[in-house]
Amino acid sequence: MKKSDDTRRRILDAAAKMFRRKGYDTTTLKDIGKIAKIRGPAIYYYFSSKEQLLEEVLNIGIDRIHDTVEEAIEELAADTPHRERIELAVRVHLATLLQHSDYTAANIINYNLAPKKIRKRHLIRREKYNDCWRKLLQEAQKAGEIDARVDLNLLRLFLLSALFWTHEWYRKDHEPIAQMASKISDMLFDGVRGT
Amino acid sequence: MKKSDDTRRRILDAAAKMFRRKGYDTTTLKDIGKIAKIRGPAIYYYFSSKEQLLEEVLNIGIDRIHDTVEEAIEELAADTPHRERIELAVRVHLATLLQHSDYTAANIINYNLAPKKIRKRHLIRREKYNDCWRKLLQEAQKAGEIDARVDLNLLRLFLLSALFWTHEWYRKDHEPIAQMASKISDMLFDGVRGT
DNA sequence: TTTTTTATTTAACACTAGTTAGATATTGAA
DNA sequence: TTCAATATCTAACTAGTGTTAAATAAAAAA
Repeated sequence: MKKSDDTRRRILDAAAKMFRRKGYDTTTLKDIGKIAKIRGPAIYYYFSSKEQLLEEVLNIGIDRIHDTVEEAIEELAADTPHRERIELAVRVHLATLLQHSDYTAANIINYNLAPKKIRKRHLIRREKYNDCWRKLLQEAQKAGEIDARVDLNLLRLFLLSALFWTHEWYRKDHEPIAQMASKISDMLFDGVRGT
Repeated sequence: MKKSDDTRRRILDAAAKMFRRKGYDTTTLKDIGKIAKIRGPAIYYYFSSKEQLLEEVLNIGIDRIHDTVEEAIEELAADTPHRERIELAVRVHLATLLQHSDYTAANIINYNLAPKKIRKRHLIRREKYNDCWRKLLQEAQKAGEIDARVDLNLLRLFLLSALFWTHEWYRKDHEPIAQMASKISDMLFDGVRGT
């Protein structure tokens, strides 16, 4: 029972890594097995199909970034300025996506090409994460830290799009993530306009 | 010779449409043939492999958005403010990606999962399009319309990321693209900060 | 130790999809 | 109309992959 759980985890980790690197379709169960130190068909002892494996990877990917971001924010003092909250959310989001979670990166890469059934079931989770950001921005606007005229829906979509897409161009040798997050937050709040 | 060119184009169009909808791997040559009104193997009269077909679709995808954006900007009067130039670029970029070009959307969806060889050859084109934006932003900064302290590299990556990712969430029933572009440009230049 | 349950392996199946070969039709020129 | 080039089709090949079945090894329970 212990050993078994460990193998299951190894398979998931391997799948996340491969799905991130090569995508779901071109990744073979043999590939996954190789990393998990197991033969391909043994995967069926733990998962009923390749698709189910994908679904679990996708779910973990969103849950992980969602939990991490939400926990980070909740740890802040109640009177923390909203601008600071948002900058923190940006930083934690980027750190998770770019450094800590193959699952989250695999999610981004594979979600829109995943089978419709899976996408539909998965949507609930994505919406929950979106709600987390909706709340963040709404409270900031209510407090007057975001201008009342700003279209929050567009702002959220715009910001999250940019954040998710970073995995396309971010490389390990880029500037530190905390610094990136700070610059992004400044651009967003203060604008880039010259004097 | 005339008929032949037409078929070739039909195949490319069909491939772009399917690659956009289902992704490269899950799209079959039969699928493409069906839309192009031709049987699968006939494709080999025009293309040497499925991969070559992908490569052409990717290339057209970038060339099209690049040409469209560049032409739109060049048509502006020489004394047009840079903020206006950038807003136009945003608008044209979005219109091409979301409304006019299956090729461009197919490019975004399939590029990072494409075979390494293809990605490598394709990179030149992507860089050229990036250069177009680099120039746009640099000139704006030189003219003082973008603050001198702004990290242009990050700004460009951030902005293009957000623009490319729109195809993930934009639906036909969203607000008009010109309006979106205007809001995005305003947020970016003026910031979202409250008074 | 023996026996049963859990875990993993090897072998085989079924099916799909890219590709090739050869036959056939269509078109354009002589 | 006839002949050659162009264009497209059908049939077949090959290779790979998700999946299942049956055999075997490892671990746990008796």
